[in-house]
Amino acid sequence: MEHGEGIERCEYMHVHEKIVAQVNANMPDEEILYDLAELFKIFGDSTRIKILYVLFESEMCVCDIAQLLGMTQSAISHQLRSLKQSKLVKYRREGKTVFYSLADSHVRTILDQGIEHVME
Amino acid sequence: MEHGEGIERCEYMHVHEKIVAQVNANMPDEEILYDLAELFKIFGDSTRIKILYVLFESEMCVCDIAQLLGMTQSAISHQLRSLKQSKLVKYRREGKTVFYSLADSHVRTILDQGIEHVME
DNA sequence: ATAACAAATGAACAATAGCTCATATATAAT
DNA sequence: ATTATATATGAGCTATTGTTCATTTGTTAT
Repeated sequence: MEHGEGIERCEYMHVHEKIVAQVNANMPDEEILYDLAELFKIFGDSTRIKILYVLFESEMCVCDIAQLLGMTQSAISHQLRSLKQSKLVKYRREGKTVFYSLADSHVRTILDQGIEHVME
Repeated sequence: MEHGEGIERCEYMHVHEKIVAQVNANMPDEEILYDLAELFKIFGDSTRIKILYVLFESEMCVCDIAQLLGMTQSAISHQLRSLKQSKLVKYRREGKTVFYSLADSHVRTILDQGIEHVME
């Protein structure tokens, strides 16, 4: 599927074709863009953001997270599943209990930048 | 609405109460969390991410963006509206044409961190 | 004023997401 | 084996979201 085919057009492109070439050169592959959007979707829910903030302080089991956030075990478990799939959290089992923790330092940077933006 | 009330509980909290205090101290306000989630929702769509990548190269009018991405003017305009509301892009009018550009340097940092994460 | 073009907008529709409820799985203790 | 506890999961419901289509608004030229 080529760009700009079968689509209504303006009279002419305002932007210089050199810019067009740069855009095409620097645009990440479709697959990366898809993964990137999927990643940010994970950050796009305040329950999951809360879970991440909780885990900034300490690794924690599902039930403790649920109590801290005042939500059901099921809801938290479902969200941890998403976070796990995105490799934002990791877990270890200890008997009946599963402890979750942050998998990655990007989480902090991404949330911090987000906070900076919304605080402006 | 207080945390942990009316919600099923585990037998006991595994985590130390000192940690609980830290969580409560460092958790951003509900309003900030809401705004933060709204912001990341904007990044959670590949069309909008593409628009941002386009604008990394140059300011550009709606129609040029639409052609570059092979999408309709309407779809792009709707997405630019979201981006505008989140203060991620700004615009200037020049005759019939409206030129959009990035509003903020956080956009780059956030996307770069996201790319780093998904590339790992 | 009228025609033409660029952009914005509202309604409608399909697809997706988050929560609840019920249930299943995993582990430990009796 | 049975019971109890912690976690995971699937189905169902409601709410939200991205696109298309039709239309409107804003600006310029005739």
